[in-house]
Amino acid sequence: MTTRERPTLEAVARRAGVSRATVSRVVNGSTTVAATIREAVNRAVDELGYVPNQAARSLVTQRTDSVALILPETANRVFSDDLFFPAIIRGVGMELEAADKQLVLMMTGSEAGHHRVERYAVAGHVDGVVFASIHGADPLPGALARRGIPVICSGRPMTAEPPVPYVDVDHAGGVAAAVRHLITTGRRRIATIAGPQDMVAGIERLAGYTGTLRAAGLPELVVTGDFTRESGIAAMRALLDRDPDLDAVFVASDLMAHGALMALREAGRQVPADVAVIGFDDFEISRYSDPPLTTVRQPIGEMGRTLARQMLLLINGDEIPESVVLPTELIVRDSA
Amino acid sequence: MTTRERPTLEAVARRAGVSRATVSRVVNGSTTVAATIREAVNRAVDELGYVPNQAARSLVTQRTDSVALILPETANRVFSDDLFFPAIIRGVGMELEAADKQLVLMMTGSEAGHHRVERYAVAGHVDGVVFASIHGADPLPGALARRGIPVICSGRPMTAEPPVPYVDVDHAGGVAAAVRHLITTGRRRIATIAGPQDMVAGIERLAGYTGTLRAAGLPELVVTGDFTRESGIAAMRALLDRDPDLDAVFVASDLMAHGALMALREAGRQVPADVAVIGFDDFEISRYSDPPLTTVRQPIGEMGRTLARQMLLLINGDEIPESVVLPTELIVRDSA
DNA sequence: TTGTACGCGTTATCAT
DNA sequence: ATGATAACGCGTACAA
Repeated sequence: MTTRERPTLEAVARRAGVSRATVSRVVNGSTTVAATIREAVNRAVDELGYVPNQAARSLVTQRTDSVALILPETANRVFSDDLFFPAIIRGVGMELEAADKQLVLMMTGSEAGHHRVERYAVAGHVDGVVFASIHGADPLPGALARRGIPVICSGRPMTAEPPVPYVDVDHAGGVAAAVRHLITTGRRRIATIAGPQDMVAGIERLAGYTGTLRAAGLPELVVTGDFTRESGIAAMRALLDRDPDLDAVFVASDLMAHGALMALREAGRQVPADVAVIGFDDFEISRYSDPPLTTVRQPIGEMGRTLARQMLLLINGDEIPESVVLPTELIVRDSA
Repeated sequence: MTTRERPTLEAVARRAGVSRATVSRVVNGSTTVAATIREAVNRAVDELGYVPNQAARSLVTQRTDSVALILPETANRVFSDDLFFPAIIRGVGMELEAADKQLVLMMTGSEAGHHRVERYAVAGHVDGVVFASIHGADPLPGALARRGIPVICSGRPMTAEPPVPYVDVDHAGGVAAAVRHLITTGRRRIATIAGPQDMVAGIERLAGYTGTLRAAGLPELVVTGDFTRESGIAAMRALLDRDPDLDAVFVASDLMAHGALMALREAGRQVPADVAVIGFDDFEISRYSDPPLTTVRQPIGEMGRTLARQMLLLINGDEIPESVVLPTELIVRDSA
């Protein structure tokens, strides 16, 4: 608990027998410094254990070299067995680390947390804010952007003013490929377990399903879940209840698809003989489900890395496109 | 992307027709300000959307009002289905939020990440650092403490200089109660699946097992896991291999205990008829396992809250005890 | 009760 | 190549 004095630039300068300016140059890697002096300064830095004061530095540079990643969820949900957030975090973290930026993780399930995040960012604690997912018409991204803070979202925001740049995957394309695969393989009563309709991912995947079925002139059957395994179980039961003869189901997330698999087994249905199942995500575990899950792969890690890269560009003052859409891909295994 | 000028104290002062000092007083809630002036200032603050610059403020106050929570793990592990970290994070987060401090989450699985954390903290980005778990003789807590940065650990650190205050649970007591329960109910060949031996939690739980069995003059049988479900499965298989006649097993974590349950079923053993199983943690899911798990409850959420409270005291300059040890409790259900 | 003036530790501009 | 010196935006003695 020795609240020992932290050495300042001044102290290092005295010890090395130079001016503050020179020490600053050395610390920041300027090339216009004589080798001998540089060495003396570095020695003094080491001996004193000098580390630049971030507040003082930020005050003049207007930068903090750290980026906030906002998870608009409670810790409960972030740390559930859903692997979406971990993958995003890992992707963002890797790219940021490579750029020598610090990642500041913030969870804001509550309204109050929301406000805290806004103040935190506006106060200049971070150089930019990455949103890992958006619920409904969350005003926060727009509010921050309006303040001149670099913002980027994962998934197209539902609000539009000001437009906030985003990175997303081709939900509709992936779903269309999945549903077409079902149709091509002879399925005719194709239901869906949709995701939450307050999130763009949920909405667009449902739209992909609806659009493709309509184009094929086939009937629609929709039940909504919330991306969790439990909701998948409940939704599958509801579907079987409403149409015992359905022969396929497109499920908007792998986790829900696993739930659906469980419910189908419980109901005595064979997969894929009786009912074909296709998920969305392509989590690692989906390769080992029983049967292995046919699913639409979305590149979540790549999405995280892209988010970070776009953020770094923004911070750097570069122009970036309003959206980057990553491709999805149908992975055919045994369930459909 | 409008990098609009952020209003400063000066701007607010001009608008409100007062001095900077007065605005500062209002913003920081000083009582020695006339009501009418306070109102005028607040109006100016709102109109301009003024938010104090954190860097400038920190520079003079030497505080940032944020606390780092270090998870010395990779994102993989933090976001696995182990519910230890989520519970800690929630506990720390709640208490910090109540104190109006911001939680900064940092994962440092790698060596480089370790170094980044040190610089981050020493640079004064946060007022204090909470460690959510410690591996081996991690020098980081000590290094930070030596720098005069408030530090507190979850679990007794294995290094001792300088001593870093910690919050822990009574591992040995809980384990002893569990093992005695097994002995009392007639078990004689009591094995254990221990936790990783580079962590105090793993070491002390094993010590509790060993000590109790020795005192009772019973044989020991130890296999080590890493707290994951998979390692529990493997360890249980190994135990059955080494002693097919064992009649009880104390498992150092609930997750591993669930793995053990699976392996026992796979081997055709009845629980608890053939083999009694006791876990450690008392996660919610353990109430619903088959059979419901007898386990040692450790108050993880309370641990998180205590960590935060102690940290707040440290930041406040108060003295705190070198350790706080929370009680554990044997929860008897059906598996033993 | 309000204002003046100084200092927090850096970086950056300008001389030298 | 190096050294004064002026910001950066704020809190707070101290003075009024």
